[in-house]
Amino acid sequence: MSEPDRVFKALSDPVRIKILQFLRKPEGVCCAQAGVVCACDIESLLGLSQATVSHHMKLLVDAGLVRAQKHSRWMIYQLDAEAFSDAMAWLAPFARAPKVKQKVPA
Amino acid sequence: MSEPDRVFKALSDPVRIKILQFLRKPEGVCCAQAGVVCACDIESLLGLSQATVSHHMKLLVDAGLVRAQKHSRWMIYQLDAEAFSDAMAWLAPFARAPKVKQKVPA
DNA sequence: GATCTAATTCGACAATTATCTAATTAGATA
DNA sequence: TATCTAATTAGATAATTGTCGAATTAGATC
Repeated sequence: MSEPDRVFKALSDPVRIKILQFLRKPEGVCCAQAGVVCACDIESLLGLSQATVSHHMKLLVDAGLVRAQKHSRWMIYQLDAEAFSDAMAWLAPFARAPKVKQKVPA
Repeated sequence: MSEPDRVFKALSDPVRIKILQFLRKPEGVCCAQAGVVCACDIESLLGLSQATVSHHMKLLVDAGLVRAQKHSRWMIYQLDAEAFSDAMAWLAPFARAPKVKQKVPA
């Protein structure tokens, strides 16, 4: 992950968090199957305009968190697990930071 | 992690990424020792104003990524490893997303 | 108490971002 | 070809965010 802030920025919006959770577990939509979802599903899920969904999806794709594939009229989206692994790997050293209990000397 | 986007928002700025990396490995500063750093160290590291550093530190502390402790005139900052672990745990299910190779049927 | 220093708060401003509507592009089908 | 649909692009606007200088607060020392 060359620019961690870009990936985390993509994760920093509640709408995009909802989109990712939906991509992971799409439920009760027309064409969703096996983690495969089109933009129109997300529109109806979130009640946002086409343009807004397109904007968020572009951010997620640019950050590498989602892969997009045009299929006929539809854009098919799926999670890219590797990008999430990379983000975890970036965080790992911080999760191992030693607990400094000592008060600082005067 | 109740609101993932808040933690990721704190991670979504290059200045704050630098601050976190510095907190993890403070180098060549006056009072830095054993992962213990004051705001003035960060000011001189990044060449930002007191007010701007204070703003960023508040965000990091509010997100739980950094703990702050006032000691005499100085504010002492250290990483909170647990918050990073929590973020990793949140990402983990996405990192296990199955690779869907199949093309979508027409 | 006066003064010095570290940090926060306040108020302003520029840049970025999320959202919308309208227009456009791309693909499928009548 | 005309038309319908899914998605993107363009342009506008409101909200958020990053930054600064100035003023304020809190703690230490003269």
